[in-house]
Amino acid sequence: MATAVVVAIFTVLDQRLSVLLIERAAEPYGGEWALPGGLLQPGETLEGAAGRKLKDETGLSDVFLEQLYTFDAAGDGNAEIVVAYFALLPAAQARLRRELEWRPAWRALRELGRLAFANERVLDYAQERLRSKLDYTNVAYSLVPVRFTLRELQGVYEAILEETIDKRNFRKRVVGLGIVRATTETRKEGAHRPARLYEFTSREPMVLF
Amino acid sequence: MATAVVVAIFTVLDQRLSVLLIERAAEPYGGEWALPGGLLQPGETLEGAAGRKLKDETGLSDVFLEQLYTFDAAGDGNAEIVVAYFALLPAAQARLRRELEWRPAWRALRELGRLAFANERVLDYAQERLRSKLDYTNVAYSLVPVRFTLRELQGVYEAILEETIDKRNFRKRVVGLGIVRATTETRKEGAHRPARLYEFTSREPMVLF
DNA sequence: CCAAAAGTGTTCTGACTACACCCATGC
DNA sequence: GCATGGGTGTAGTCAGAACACTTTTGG
Repeated sequence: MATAVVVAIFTVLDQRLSVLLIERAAEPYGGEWALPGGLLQPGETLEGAAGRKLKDETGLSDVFLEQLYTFDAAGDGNAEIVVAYFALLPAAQARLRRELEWRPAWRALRELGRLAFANERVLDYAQERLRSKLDYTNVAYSLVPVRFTLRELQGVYEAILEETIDKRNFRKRVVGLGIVRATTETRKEGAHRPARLYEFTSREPMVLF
Repeated sequence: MATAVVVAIFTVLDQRLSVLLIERAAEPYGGEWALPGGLLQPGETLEGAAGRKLKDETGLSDVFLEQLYTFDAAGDGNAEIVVAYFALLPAAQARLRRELEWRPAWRALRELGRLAFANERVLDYAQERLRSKLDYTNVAYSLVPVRFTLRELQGVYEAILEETIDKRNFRKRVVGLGIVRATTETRKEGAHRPARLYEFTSREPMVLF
């Protein structure tokens, strides 16, 4: 009996909270969609194993990664328990290593069918956690590029919370409470007025108020 | 390599947040203090194992029990990882089964020395979690009897948060926001005016606001 | 000149803080 | 009659919610 580690890797693509899934090659659940994961190797830490999986799929290693919950293994004869992590990345870094045989792909969370290993348990839990952390921490920094417009940031909040937010109140809160700060730069986009660029005052995880 | 489960069992005794510790009989760490725990048995669920440990020490099974965090095992050659749970009980149920060879005892959290297996990691994490849950959930119901005076409840909050609270504001919040409700009963205690008894409007875990 | 998104301020409400005095009881 | 703890109300502040119009730009 061994310990499995799985990682739910999220990004906001096209105004939708999306998660990285792979199409399983081997049995059990061959051909079905699942979260990337595998067995904890001897001598490896849990966070190390989760980071390794993350790097396998995306090539990235310096992103937000946090332990989520530990589940009893369901339906997998190999593992006894499953330690789930979740990771967040900005859409711009959401490139996949498509050369891999298990074909990682981004799938909008709202449009998922059934997954292998009852991985829905993990995703439900992760979405809940992400929503609440959005409210009382600055995690959102890990979902946007270093410089961004307030509208982009608001889009990320709206996609995750699945509700619309008042522009003025959003700006007031996020700037007024010191989560982000204005830069002097602007960006022109299409047929619009140039938009001011902002940055997070801190890009370390921190609890607000 | 196996999976260990440990349980941090808390109660508020004598105005101090206290945790149940055992004195280890076997090696490693023989004679040192540790959290109750053991290996996950084949076919057992994580919560099942935690509940079993809880019952072993206290005889109780119907109390608040929640998964806390999963740690890499430190210093134990047997386990690979450690899944920590925490439990809460009212002081009145804080009877120990002293007939056990490993001598469970309540120890105030503020006055602990070093523990076996680096169990401090678990306690720090648990205390943090308990404090924040006190703010935004009704967990406190699991630390007081069904009927209690507001002063008793306030004492529990103060012991855990390690700060004093204004009596009037506390009453306003806890009653006004519907966490507890007054009963018609009162209780006389010593040389004092009789105090009104209260009860929680819900004794299921719930998130406030 | 039109469409599209950026930007901006005020008012109201509800929660939280700080704070001081009277009352019932047992000794 | 006094010591102990129970019980109560008000005023101020601050954060969050609701809400509409003007500006810049490209086509």
